Amino acid sequence: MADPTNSDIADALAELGDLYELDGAIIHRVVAYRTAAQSVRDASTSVAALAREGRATELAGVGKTLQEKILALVEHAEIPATVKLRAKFPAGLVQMTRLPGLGPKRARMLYEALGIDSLDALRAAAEGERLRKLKGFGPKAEENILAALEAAPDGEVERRVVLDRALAVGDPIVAALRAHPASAEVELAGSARRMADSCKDLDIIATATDADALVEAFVALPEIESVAGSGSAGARARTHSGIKVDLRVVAPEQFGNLLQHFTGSRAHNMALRESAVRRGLHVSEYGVLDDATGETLECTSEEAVYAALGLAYIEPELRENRGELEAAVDGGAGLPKLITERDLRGDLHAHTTASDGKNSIEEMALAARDAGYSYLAMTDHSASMGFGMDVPPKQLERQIELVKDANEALDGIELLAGSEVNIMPDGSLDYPDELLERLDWAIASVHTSFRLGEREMTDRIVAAIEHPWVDALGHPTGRKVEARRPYPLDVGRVIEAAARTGTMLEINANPDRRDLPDVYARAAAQAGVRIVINSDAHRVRTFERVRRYGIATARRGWLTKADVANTLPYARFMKLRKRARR
DNA sequence: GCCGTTTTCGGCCCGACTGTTTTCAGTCG
Repeated sequence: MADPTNSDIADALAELGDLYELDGAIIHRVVAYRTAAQSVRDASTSVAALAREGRATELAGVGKTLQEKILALVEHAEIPATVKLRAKFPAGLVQMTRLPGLGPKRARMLYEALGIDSLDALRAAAEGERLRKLKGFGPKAEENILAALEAAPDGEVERRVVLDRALAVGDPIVAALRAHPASAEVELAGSARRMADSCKDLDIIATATDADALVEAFVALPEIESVAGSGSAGARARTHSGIKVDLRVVAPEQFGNLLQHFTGSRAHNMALRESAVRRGLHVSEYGVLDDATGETLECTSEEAVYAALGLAYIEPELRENRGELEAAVDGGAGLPKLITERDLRGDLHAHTTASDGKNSIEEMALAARDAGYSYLAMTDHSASMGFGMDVPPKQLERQIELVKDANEALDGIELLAGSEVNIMPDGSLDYPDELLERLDWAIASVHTSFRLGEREMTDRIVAAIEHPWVDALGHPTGRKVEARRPYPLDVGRVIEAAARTGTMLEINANPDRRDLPDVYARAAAQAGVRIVINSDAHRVRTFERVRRYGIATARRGWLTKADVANTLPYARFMKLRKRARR
């Protein structure tokens, strides 16, 4: 029986938290389970292995009790408390609590008073006007429940939008508001500002010389499909692409407070406020209240908010309660000097028409040069890609010559003859070693057989990392944002192998991948692994389009310029390749 | 259930909104 993955353990803890909430546990205990679940989900080493050694308590938010619960899950495949509570509360009840407006308290009341234990039973009872007999429920509650069921018949939660789609909507709206004569400051807030993988909605915070005029202009934008409510304080709207956008207009004196509040994350704000309370300060979106004086400090900037708490300014990408508050004391000595888009000098993962790309070697090279890069690796798919877009060994030999010819013909950009080699299920590669040796650069990736167990998948990838001619591992976890879970993988072992062999790990900048994810990129850099940020471009316009997301992922992973190999000039980068260090 | 520049016990963010309420609990972000 294979160990549960971190994802399995996180799901189990979150479920137990939900069950305890239904059972009427105090909310702090429930929150403790949810915090621990997130901590396990973000961990870069095997939590099952950690728990076997009694060391799961090293994770933030995991104490002695949860160490025991995790160990029970690892050793017996179940947690006794979960088994007990599942028998007490039907699964449909947990689903009911996910409906907007219906929480654990009210859902449980419906179950105990009326025996409602599923979404179907709930619909029938609301339609039969049987809910209004209960204390705390009325006709309006029935109406709201039916509306919620209508909006999400299977109780599914609202889908999040991948960041590039959200920004494609948000950036032009912000630009339009900034261009409006009545606006002063306009900023995107929320998870979009933190450059998270995906967003639920968009929040825009603004100051204005004429708030009414700015709100009117906002709701009249061509992107806006409908408006749920508006006034001089702001408006709630929905775009034609189905994304909710909230605009809040605030007095300049409180702009810093409001922007900080709505940028979040929730976990960051809670931790920030908790630490403030210990100093007798209370932080809200309206200001910082000082217990000692009774005065509320209003802040025009976020810098002023953090300064009021004795903290250095914290970049939005770091605001996830992953140690940034501790790092921001003492003038921010512990905060990293984050990498920026300007720091990238090369791209080591791009495709041409030789495989599934849309442009030629020359076209891709010139586009990379135009994007500001001074070197580019051509890495078409290898021999077994399939779908008729593979490059058999003979063709790769010719491709090497073509890249060399193009390199000589073009000024201002150095080209590397490379390949994106498939990692076969057994960990071998699909080109002979003699051919791989002739390349300037090889990146190895998994494109098939995703369904291996964690042990097999990790062995497979570690074998590729240990291969002498593999310079980097491409999109290491295989995840697709909001679309595909990562394959089961012990990322800790992958990082260890990469550090030991001098193999780079990629942050694939495709906004649907962003792989390595931020938390793993951070763990890898801490372990001394060189990160390489790549576009995985399949056409010329991709270079500019995706750099933003690769850099954002790196910044969310606390990476500096020094952590990322392709910030180096060409000659120094070349010496850092594994094949150059043999 | 976790955790400690007050603490190993007693706290654990802050405010808005809603629907049902004669003063507030539950839910949400």
